[in-house]
Amino acid sequence: MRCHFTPFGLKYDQIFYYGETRWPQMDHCKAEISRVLAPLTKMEASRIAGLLEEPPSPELGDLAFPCFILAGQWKKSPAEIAADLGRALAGRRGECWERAEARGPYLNFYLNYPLFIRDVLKRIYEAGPDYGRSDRGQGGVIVIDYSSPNICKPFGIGHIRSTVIGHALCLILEAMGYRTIGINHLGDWGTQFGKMIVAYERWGEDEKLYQDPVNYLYYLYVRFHQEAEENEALEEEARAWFKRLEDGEEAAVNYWKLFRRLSLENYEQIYDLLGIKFDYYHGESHYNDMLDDVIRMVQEKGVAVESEGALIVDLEKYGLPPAMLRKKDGATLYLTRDLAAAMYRHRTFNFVKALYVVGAEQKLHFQQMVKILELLGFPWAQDCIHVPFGLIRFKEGRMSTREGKMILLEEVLRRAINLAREIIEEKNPDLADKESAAKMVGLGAVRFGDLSNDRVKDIEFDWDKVLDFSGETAAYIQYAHARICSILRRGGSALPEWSEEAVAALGREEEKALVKTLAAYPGKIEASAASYRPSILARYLIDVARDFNRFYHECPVLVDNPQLRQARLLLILAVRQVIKNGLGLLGIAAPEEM
RNA sequence: GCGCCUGUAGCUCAGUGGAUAGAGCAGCGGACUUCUAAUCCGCGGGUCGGGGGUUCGAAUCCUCCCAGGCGCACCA
Repeated sequence: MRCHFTPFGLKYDQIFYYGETRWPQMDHCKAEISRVLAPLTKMEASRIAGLLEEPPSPELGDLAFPCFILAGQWKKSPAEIAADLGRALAGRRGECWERAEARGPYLNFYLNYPLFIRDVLKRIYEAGPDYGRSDRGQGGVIVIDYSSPNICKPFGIGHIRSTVIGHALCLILEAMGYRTIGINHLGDWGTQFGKMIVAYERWGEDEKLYQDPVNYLYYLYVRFHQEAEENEALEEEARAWFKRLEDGEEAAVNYWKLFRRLSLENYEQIYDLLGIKFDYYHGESHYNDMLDDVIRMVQEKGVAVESEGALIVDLEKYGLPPAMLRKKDGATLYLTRDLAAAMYRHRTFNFVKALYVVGAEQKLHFQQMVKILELLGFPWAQDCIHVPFGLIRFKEGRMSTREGKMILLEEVLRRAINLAREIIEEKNPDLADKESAAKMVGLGAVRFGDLSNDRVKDIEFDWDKVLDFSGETAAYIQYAHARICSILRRGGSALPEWSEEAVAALGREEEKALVKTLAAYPGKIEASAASYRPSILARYLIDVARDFNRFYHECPVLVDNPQLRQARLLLILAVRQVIKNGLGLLGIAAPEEM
């Protein structure tokens, strides 16, 4: 069971690459400036390139060399050194930069914007949908275990995190040139089935089950826990039923199949709505016939020992609590199935990484899993990576499926779409396909709300926030996209042709800032992929939309001057491309009208 | 008790060693005969949980506290 409820884990320690941010045009400038500074500072050009940074505001230039590190050996203040270097470069310019100027302890370089704008826009124009994609992954396989809801429980808001984060990571890593395999590790095995069977045997009615399967199963699940409070025998009975299920007893298996099928049908409706397709629905039960091998292996390798009738792995040496692989009644555990799953995945897909997009409360579980794989001698153990996220909670406290304190994802999605529809009805009553736009905006809002914050943090569930379409939201980004589409529609029948002469007309502050932001896109994808944090990309898209909105208010596109008009059309075409590509990687649609 | 995560503006959060710590929301004030006002502009608002340390430089790294959250053998 991946996502019953809850939070926490690691932050930056699971990065598998985090090299220099690729920012082609900017990197080119850094290289050139480093070559200029190398003889003046007597430092290696590559070292200088690593020190160059972006100033906090545009008046301070575009790249800065901090002079602090030279202060010691030159026996001068950083400000004096900056001034010296500034004098040495007075009147000089390079291909990428047009001037250098000392400002306090920094030497600031100002970009040659005509060239920079031309290069960035041309690159986006030529790459189109591929802008930002790379082949860095070289087709390596990354298995992503995500969503993984629990059969017999409704798809709650708590499951949305794994679902949308996992899906976005699939898309982002694919853009980085990896081949991703999305696996839905359904919670379709375990003692909860014993509980469900007990509940159904005692209180279940077929009619009600078929009428509204998931909610009825949920009702039984909650009722079981209520009654179990008074009657401890129920838990024991449930364990016994689960054992019968593991032993393959027909009555138990038939219940299991029924519950599983009914739940899955419900989940698939939600996945369809969200546009998510898994490569495999390999739930926990998929590994049932591999468990004996796992048990045999840990015993043969002397990794596990018998203790009080159970089979455990002592991990004390590694600062971890013991891990149990088989209970005294002979039944296996979650961890046993995860070990089998990891081995199966490596055997089958030969992955370079296996990601587990699972709540942070399961950190210990994955630490134990990786350590046991290591003890078993699998060199790829360290490639199994838990990508944790915080829990969604109410103001009053945590959600609890078994106490019935939860919110249905379906309801959240429905309300978001309904509200989007109302707003469209009010703001754009003539829109042709309101339903489609409402879906894009409503679903985008829910997704973005989850993706835009750092995943390790808890999220407080608040209807007002979920149903907010202003400020830093998906709608803000989508609206910028729709506006651009609108201008392009009015600007002529065909899309603007590339023209270096026309683009030379760009140079206003709003235009420069916008182009600089667009240039950062490939680096943001890399950073998102490297730290498995879609929030980096999500936040970046807010920046793009904001820069576009500022431009939009200051710079009319459809002006009379044909060259400026074409230049701005090319600029917004590039903005549209970046927004569309970026939202696409978050699984969010970019409406042409809204 | 032990371990892990979090703590930044009234609220929700950006900010993974560099220049005056930034957004959104909420509040107040402006901008639609002009490419969609789901937008933009302005104003106010901070002991970056606290103390020590490392560093030319710390919200960021180390350490000790405090607060909240989550875990820690027969659940998943």
